[in-house]
Amino acid sequence: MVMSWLIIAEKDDAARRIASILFKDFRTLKEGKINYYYSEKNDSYVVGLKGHIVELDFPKELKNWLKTPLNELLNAEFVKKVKEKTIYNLIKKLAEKVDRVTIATDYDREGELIGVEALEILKSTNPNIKVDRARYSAITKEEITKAFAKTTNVDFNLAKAALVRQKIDLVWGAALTRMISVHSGRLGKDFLSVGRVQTPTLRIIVEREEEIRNFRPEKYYEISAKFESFEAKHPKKYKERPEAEKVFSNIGDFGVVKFFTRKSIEEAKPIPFNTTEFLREASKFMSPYKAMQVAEFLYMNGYISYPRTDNTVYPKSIDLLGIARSFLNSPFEKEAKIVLSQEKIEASSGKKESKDHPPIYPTAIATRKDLKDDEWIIYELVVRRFLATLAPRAVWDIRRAEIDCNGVNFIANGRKIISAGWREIYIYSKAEEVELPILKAGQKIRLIEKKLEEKKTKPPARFSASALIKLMENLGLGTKSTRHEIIKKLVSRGYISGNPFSPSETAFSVISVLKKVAETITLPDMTAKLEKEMDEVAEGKKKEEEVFEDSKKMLESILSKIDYSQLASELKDGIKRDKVVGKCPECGADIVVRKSKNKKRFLGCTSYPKCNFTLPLPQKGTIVLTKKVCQKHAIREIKIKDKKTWNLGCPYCNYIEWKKAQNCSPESKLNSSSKA
DNA sequence: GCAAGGTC
Repeated sequence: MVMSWLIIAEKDDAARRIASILFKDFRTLKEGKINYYYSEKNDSYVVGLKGHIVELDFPKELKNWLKTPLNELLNAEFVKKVKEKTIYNLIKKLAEKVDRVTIATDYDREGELIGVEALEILKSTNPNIKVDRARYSAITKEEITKAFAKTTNVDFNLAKAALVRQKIDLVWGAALTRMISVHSGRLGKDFLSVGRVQTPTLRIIVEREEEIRNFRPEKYYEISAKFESFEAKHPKKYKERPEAEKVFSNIGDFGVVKFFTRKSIEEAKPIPFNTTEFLREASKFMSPYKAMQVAEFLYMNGYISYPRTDNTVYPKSIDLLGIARSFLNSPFEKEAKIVLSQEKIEASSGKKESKDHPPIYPTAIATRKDLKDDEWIIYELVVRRFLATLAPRAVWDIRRAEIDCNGVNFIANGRKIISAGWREIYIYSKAEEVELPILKAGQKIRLIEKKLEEKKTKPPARFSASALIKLMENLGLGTKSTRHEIIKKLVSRGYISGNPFSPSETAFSVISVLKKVAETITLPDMTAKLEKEMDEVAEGKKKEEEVFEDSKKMLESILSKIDYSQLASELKDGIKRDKVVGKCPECGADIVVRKSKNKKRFLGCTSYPKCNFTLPLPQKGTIVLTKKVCQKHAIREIKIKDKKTWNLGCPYCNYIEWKKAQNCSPESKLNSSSKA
């Protein structure tokens, strides 16, 4: 008897490729906007999901944030909300037609749960359906054929490990999010969020800002010298000026070369792109969020491979040389030739090797006019990176000299590119050359100039988006698919802004409050512990229910100990500080954005009615208070975000300018402008 | 209107 068969993949792209490998005669069917694939000969369907098509939620009765006691969230029965109705209906319909289903979602923890979620839907329609699981680590003919020839069983423990993560994340996230939002009065679209990944990330940014605020620069002194055709540095730094001056005064008019070394060094080429490395480089052009959006587009249109990957080692199944050759007929002809001119072509590789997806590489040739500006930037980056991983190494001539100037030591370093190799292809990091001529030991050289400079130690740097993503990865926070979204979330909550990021006053108070009442949620350890417990659930050493109950108990105990009035006042303090635009020039109280009776906004003094100081504001667009403070008026500069963002600058300066313009007659205005 | 994780 021929059985009719349904294969469930994690996404459409995987579904289509599986269909094309297993079924020569497959054709594409449509259900709304969803593609799926059918082989008549085998009476088989392949459907791609969109990751999780259902999500956990609380029942309707608990939707109201103000009316629901937090404890009720902990003991709620979760409901499963369908996110992808079309796919849900499609697989339900197919469940009636088939008698066997093979779960072929990604071979990882979330993939197992995504498969089980689909399976539950199928079984609710067709309880007798036969089930098996195909596990593959790359969508190649060999891997897929092998996986489907020898299917295994669904690993329900592995799926439960992912499920317990969902439950814990939702309960902790929702309870603490509601707690701080309700008690700070930040409701509706302005709510303040808390989560296992976002909060530790925010804490890192806040604590870095504290370090910067507490930083006291220290003076130190550096001595350098200029010789005939190069510069050199005295290796020691001095804390006291007299000490530095004493050394400085000893420097003679001539130096004697103590030794000179020279060697050629091969500089390793860049490693294949995984998501983190890709976002790091793309951040030279756009935000990680935007870069992922563009990469997603390029992937969906066949230009690059799957952009969500941890892997930095090319699998053997990819025809690297074939791809490189294909670029001979492209805008990257020159670069491809550099790669192909080598006797032996070897690909670089990184330390992280995972079997989920290959590193990001180009899968089709595009020309400039095929793509929009942002798309081309990302495509070019991926192509150049790919070719660079196959290119020759760069070779540098490294020189070093030590020079004695009447007992004062100087070091000079020089570097020059002998052969650019991959650097000719991968143009995103500049190779800086430093001049140093060939010297001989014992050689006497004339000193042209000597310098004693006072310098100051610098505070630690704020985090850029790419530095933050890298740090999150090192701390085990988030995944390749979520890190950029978490960062965007922090921005949209008003917790962080700018580039590099600095936290708002609200962020300071949220972190301070949470450190006191629920420190667990502010630390990466929570994720580490959860990972360990998920492993135990997956291995069958612990029950999912037990892990969830333990976690709930911990949260319950946290919630029972909170002093809500203390918490509320600290949160409100922070929120208030964010609203302060500056100091009133007339009475010194705070200036804030206020609204008049006829709903017009303006800047006003908080000591009104004692003080009547006001400044006008534009009535259109969103007001963004920047961190920049006007030196003259001690008022923060303002940006207006409408369709475009424009800089208003200091509202007081702006007002004075405007008034000046009002007082000028058109004639005198003309005169003054003709002078300029 | 909550999280984080998939995917679009």
